[in-house]
Amino acid sequence: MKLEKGATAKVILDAAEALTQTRGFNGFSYADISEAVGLTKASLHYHFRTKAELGRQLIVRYSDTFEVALAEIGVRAPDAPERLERYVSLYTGVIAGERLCLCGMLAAEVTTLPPAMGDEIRRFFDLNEAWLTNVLEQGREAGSLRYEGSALGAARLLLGTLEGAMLVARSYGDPGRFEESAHQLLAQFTKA
Amino acid sequence: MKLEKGATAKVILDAAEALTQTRGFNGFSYADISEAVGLTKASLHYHFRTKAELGRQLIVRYSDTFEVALAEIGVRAPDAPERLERYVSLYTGVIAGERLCLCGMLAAEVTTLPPAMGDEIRRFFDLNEAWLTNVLEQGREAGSLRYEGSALGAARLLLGTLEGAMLVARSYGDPGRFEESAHQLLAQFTKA
DNA sequence: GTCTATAACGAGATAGAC
DNA sequence: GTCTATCTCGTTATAGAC
Repeated sequence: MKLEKGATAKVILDAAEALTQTRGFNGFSYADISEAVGLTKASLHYHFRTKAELGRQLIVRYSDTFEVALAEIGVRAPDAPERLERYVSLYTGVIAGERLCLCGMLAAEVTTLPPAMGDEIRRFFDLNEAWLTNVLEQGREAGSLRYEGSALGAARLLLGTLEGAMLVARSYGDPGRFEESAHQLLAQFTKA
Repeated sequence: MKLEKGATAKVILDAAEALTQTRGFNGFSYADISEAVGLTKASLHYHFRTKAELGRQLIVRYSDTFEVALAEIGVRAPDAPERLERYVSLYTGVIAGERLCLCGMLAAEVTTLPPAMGDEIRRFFDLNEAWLTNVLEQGREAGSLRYEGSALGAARLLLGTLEGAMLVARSYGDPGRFEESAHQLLAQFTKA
């Protein structure tokens, strides 16, 4: 049961998403969104009663979009190595915009966020881990990927590395650092 | 030229450090420190005129302490693999306290922080990278470590992975996730 | 050094007109 | 749906007594 999102709600979410990914959820206010979209603070409250609710919907939309992108990769990329390559490129796009992964950013602030947001953050990570685990298992069976230990463990290593590499790279304003680390790790999985 | 730090200043820094590592720099106020240390907000301003200055000194002290710990590892641990193991254990202690690395947390908020804090955050990362690069070079020369590419690249991969693994692990309240990822990566460097 | 008191501002949120 | 106006509270920071 999904409510229809008005065009205005979408514009507000876009602005809030950009602000969250660059400044953090505690680093912006309704006044900042107001300035970005050209509506008064009061009008924003009509669309999102509370900031907590806005935050929760932010993550839900982000996860949904990500899920679609992952399915798309499954369709377009034939083998596991290329799927991983394209997975990394999803994050390359994020860091190129001087943003962090929405949920990576929120994970840093999680102790100060409403519990409902924490639940959605973990759902996002779960989604990523499940997809990666699946790809890693396929790759190992097909002989195109090599790694020690469980596929789940490797998936978590991959996800953690991408989140952390973005975090550090952005503090230098240098997306190249992210790509270097990401590909060095990927190389570990694909080398003969 | 180093100013002597009074005992009260140290207590304040301890409280502020804990708050920053758990809630983020934008996630606490002088009122929170006040409650933790039993001084009024006004008294805190006597020791640290502004929150920006408190934040800067927080990072400087953290880096200094870390530098001492790294030197200690150099003295106690004979070979590169054991030095890496002990390096990881520094972070294990952090995540065990349900905290993040101070500079990992601050890196997420960097766009909202005073520029002086951003400079100190990068100095911390530089310090880590330089130490790791050195250990990785030693290990490769001694034949106790194996990795592709430059030692600096491997150092950055290691640092990024640790920061990210902490970030994700803490959002599940599960330090075990951090240790799994850290050791899986270390294993890549030490395996025959 | 620590306190009380307060200034000056920004935050999230609501009431009610249009 | 969007606005103006306002409320209440929390924030950083300062003045001045003790």
